[in-house]
Amino acid sequence: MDAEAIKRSLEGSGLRCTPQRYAVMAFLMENNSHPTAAEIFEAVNQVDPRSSRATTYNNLRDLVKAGLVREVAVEGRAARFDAKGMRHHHFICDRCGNVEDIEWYDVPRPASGSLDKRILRECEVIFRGLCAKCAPRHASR
Amino acid sequence: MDAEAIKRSLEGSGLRCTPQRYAVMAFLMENNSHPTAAEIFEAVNQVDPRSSRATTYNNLRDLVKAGLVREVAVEGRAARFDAKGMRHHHFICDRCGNVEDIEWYDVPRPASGSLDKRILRECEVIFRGLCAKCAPRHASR
DNA sequence: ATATAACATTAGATATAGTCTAAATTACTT
DNA sequence: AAGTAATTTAGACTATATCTAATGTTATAT
Ligand SMILES: [Mn+2]
Ligand SMILES: [Mn+2]
Ligand SMILES: [Zn+2]
Ligand SMILES: [Zn+2]
Repeated sequence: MDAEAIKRSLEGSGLRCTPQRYAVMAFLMENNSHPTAAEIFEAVNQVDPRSSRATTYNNLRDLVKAGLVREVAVEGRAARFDAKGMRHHHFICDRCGNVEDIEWYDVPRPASGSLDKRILRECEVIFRGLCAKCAPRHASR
Repeated sequence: MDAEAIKRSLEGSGLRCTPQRYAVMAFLMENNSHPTAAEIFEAVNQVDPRSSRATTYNNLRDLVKAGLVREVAVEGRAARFDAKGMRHHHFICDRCGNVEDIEWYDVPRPASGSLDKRILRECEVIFRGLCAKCAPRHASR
């Protein structure tokens, strides 16, 4: 995706296209590795302009609030982030905590009775188990 | 559930039934409110014997490892815990972060191609939106 | 029963993740 | 160009969780 498209998507969400914010968004769009805030901070500071830690966190929060970025909470580890491109589910490794994309498919909604007075926004599936890297080690333990 | 049953389930997992560990397990079994570690710590210290903060965390970790307790990570908030009784899914409120149980139903597995070399242990669904308490406030905003 | 080893608890220090503050700067509007 | 609201920043601060190492407890072996 080109720079103009990123700029437009930021502005379409009412966010100014600052160099720091652009860098976060661009990094997430070219990396489907679900980096942590610390990793993103480090990555965007490899190149000018520099971005402070607070700004990295601020921008991640703004981007999540704007719906451009998704935050994935992982038990006992730092949150991870990805740009919301195509819809997809996530696989989280029991052992290393890595988050990986799984092709999207529709999830049957719960019976409306069990939702009660709640307002449902989305159903996401979290797959758990061992990632391709950890699966072999497990077998030989 | 009675005390003996808790004792047996702990010992069945190779864990000694200490007063502190028992207190954590018993509290989780009679509370389906998905408390945080801090809330559990406070609750088990309302009654003797007292349990330290480190012990509460240690025991929660042991119980999760033993498969008796589930840890639920919530974006931007402290982890929450529940005793693994009947299988169920979770609803997480966008606004207040509360975790609520949703009746279990089977989730279709992903195409085996998209799982690749991963070993799948479970598929859980996370429902998101507004809980019954937060839904009205949202409408009138 | 006693010794021994394994398991568990504890207070407090430490680590990690993330937020807040308030001053300076920047991006957009007119 | 000037005005203004959004953004950035360093570093202090908070929240959450883990670690350390000394002490206490329970289980097993003799
Ligand atoms: Mn993803
Ligand atoms: Mn639950
Ligand atoms: Zn892994
Ligand atoms: Zn709520």
